[in-house]
Amino acid sequence: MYSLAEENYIKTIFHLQQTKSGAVSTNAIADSMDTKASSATDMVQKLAEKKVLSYVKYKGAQLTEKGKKIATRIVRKHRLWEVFLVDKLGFHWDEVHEIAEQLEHIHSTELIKRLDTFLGSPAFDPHGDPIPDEHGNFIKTEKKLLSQLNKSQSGVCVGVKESSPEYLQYLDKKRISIGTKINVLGKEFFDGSMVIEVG
Amino acid sequence: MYSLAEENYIKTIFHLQQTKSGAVSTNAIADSMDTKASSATDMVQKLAEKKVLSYVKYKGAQLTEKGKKIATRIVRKHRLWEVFLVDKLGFHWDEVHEIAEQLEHIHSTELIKRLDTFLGSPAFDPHGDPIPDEHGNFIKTEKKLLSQLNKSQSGVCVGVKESSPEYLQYLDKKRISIGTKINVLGKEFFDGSMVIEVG
DNA sequence: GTTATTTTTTAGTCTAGACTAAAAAATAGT
DNA sequence: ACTATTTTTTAGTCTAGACTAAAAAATAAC
Repeated sequence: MYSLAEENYIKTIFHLQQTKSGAVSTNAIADSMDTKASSATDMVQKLAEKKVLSYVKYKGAQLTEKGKKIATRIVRKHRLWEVFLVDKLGFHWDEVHEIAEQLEHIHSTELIKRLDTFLGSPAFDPHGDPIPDEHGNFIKTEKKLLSQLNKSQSGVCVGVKESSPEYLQYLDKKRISIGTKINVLGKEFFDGSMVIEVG
Repeated sequence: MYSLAEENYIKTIFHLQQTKSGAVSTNAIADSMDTKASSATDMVQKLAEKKVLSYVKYKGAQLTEKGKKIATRIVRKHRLWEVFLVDKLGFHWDEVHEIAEQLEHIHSTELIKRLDTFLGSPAFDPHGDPIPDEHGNFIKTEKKLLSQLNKSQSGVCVGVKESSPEYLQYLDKKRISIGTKINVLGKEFFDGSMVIEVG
């Protein structure tokens, strides 16, 4: 069993190595966890002893298979709980992260199994991120920003890059949410502004 | 905000002063928390400084109104989550305590408000214990053991004293659960064994 | 009402996880 | 290639919460 602090480090390292390839630096870890590099170094060394990750001094850390398994289990829990909060309790998709951040640390495999069934084994969370299955496998979605599309291309909204309440309310007004299809009808070259068709 | 350890002490003291009247001793706290008296003393002194309880050396601790409020909020969360686990996820009533023990520490008033609504604002948990409302008020149920009833008296099952899986399975077989009405048809004097009518 | 026993507290240690400041390694600038 | 700068690690401290052992208070025994 891993402590709350350990789980949070594992999760953070997992997310960091999704974006950047190679080992993640203790500084990067510290930055994204709002802590100091020295604390990250301590923890990384401890997790290396537990074989959760491999660590080379001055080079950085990389999760082992064991570490990745732990991480995906946490991510799975986080995202399933987010689905619960939005689908069952009626939260808006921008309100659930902090609560899921706590719920993801509840220990009980049976609970997650049952929660998954109760929710209908969803494949994506309310932000469009894929939910790993019980073995840790999940769909790698290729996400593009709407601004990267060109005229007469189209796509389906699978998530949002920014999640301020203001922005999400703006999207609501424009009738854009997860699953909404968007066609790019036109695009201005000088500022990239677009005319799009929603739905 | 209170730490996990603090919350657990507050909850334990609350439960102890429900059963016995007067101040609760640091030893009683330590016993029911599987820790040592010296640890309990430390924490009690800390909580006294925070005005969560009053503490007189060598006499014991008593929750203040503030402390009781914190305690009932935790109890409310615990019991609501138990209802969720049984009613929505299909757990058996003997499997939910350990998980609820973790869930009761999730911080979010909005979450509890919504969970309560989602569950239909239940008044009792799966063990028949009353769920405090958002102000901390709850029905004090007068519970009697079935063995304390006499011939031709009747009652409704509101909980179980023992909750071993074997016993609960035995009750299941006899079709006895929360809400089941029981009439005492006869009682033997020499061993107290009864003939009862179920439902 | 002393003495013996139990209960409770205090004093001092330990561990996890954070921190600061200093040292060491890696990278950049010329 | 040699400084200068940045990044990372080490060494030492701090706090929360646990622990053990010893001291002090309360209770029980006679």
